[in-house]
Amino acid sequence: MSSTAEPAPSVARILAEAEARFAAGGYAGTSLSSVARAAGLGNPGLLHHFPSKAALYRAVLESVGADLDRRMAEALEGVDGAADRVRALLGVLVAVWEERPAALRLVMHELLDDSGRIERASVLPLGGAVRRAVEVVEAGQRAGTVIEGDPLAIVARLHGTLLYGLVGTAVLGRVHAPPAPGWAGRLVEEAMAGVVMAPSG
Amino acid sequence: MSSTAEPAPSVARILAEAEARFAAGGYAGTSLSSVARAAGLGNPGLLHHFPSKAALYRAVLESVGADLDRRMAEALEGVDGAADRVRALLGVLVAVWEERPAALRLVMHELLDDSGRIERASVLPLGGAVRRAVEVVEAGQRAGTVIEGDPLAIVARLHGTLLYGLVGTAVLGRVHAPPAPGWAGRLVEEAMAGVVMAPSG
DNA sequence: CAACCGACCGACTGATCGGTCGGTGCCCAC
DNA sequence: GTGGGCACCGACCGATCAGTCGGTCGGTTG
Repeated sequence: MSSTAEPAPSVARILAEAEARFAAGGYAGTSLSSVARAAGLGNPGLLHHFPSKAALYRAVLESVGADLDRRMAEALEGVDGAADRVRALLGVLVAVWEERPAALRLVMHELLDDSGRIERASVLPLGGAVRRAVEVVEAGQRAGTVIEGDPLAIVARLHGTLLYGLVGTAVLGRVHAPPAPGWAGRLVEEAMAGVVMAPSG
Repeated sequence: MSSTAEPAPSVARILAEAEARFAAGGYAGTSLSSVARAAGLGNPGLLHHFPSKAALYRAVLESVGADLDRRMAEALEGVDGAADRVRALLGVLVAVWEERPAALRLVMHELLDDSGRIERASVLPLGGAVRRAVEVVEAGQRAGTVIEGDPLAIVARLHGTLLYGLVGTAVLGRVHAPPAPGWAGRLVEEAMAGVVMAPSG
């Protein structure tokens, strides 16, 4: 009668392996069987837990989105001031990148890939985190701390700048960890430059 | 007896269609036949000009790389000062994005995808443009205008920041053109902030 | 006119893909 | 002990993939 709140071990293994494989090869470049074998199952064993490849992919995206959303909610708690709130959100991305880099590469794949995004997984599973970021940006605009413009586009620039700064450096430079401790923090400030008028450093 | 310097019309059509399809769906997500049909050919017609799918992909990357390299050489001509030279390189990316957005999405796909990069196409076809950028950064470091650190990592940050600022905004925001005329220029300055100590604006 | 050649096609092959089917072992309730 | 349900497997299916084969067509050359 163990608590069934946490997912079954097989499901957790499948999700972890799927995240890694989808992040490395994208959706089309990852076979269902390779994920199944990596998780110690056969093909039908995987499909017993997830009805289809698209459903598995969506579940992975949802797990990433939920993690992002939860971390962002925590990071925003008790933080006042638009600039610091934006900084807190970007800090979440840095933390996720350091602890779970495959998650962010997966998100970049999803954003970059145009083939059948709507019927496959769409941005919807990430909607919570995106919506939260949009709210923070809008509040900053009302306070005059964030530049004017379409909030979603500004979120995209903030996240995109930071994400590619992190992932792009690692990929192009063939390094898989930030080169220096203060490096990620500088990236955050760079991403904010020109977007957020911070009253202080 | 027309000059045979320019590629045959079929080859040019194939390359253009392949660039668009690979940019939208990535390598694994794009079928050879779809490219062939889009170019008005059958499957063997395409393979008559390119020996394999990997060779076609490599040819597309080479065409993008050559275009980048040529534009960068032109943009650097007669430009002195490390800051302005870096700015010129980033300006090339903006120009390419505005005239040939698929090319940059393709590059991002290539950089993001980890599955079999070496035997498929690798970064080598883009090597000319990357090497040129590295040289500019190194010269800037010797002049004290660019921050210290691994030049390749700095190039990755510069390019990555700008690329994702451009592409990410368009994709996530579902806009396919820069929202405002000055927008791309601001992105260039943002990408340079923290990396290049510009003596002037 | 004949020989030739590059460009291209219809039809096919072997491999791999996502997904289905019937069955098997196992734990738990009764 | 027995019935039922969950987790999973081996075998298989249709579809799609990259790539091959033999042949066709139009233009050029001699």
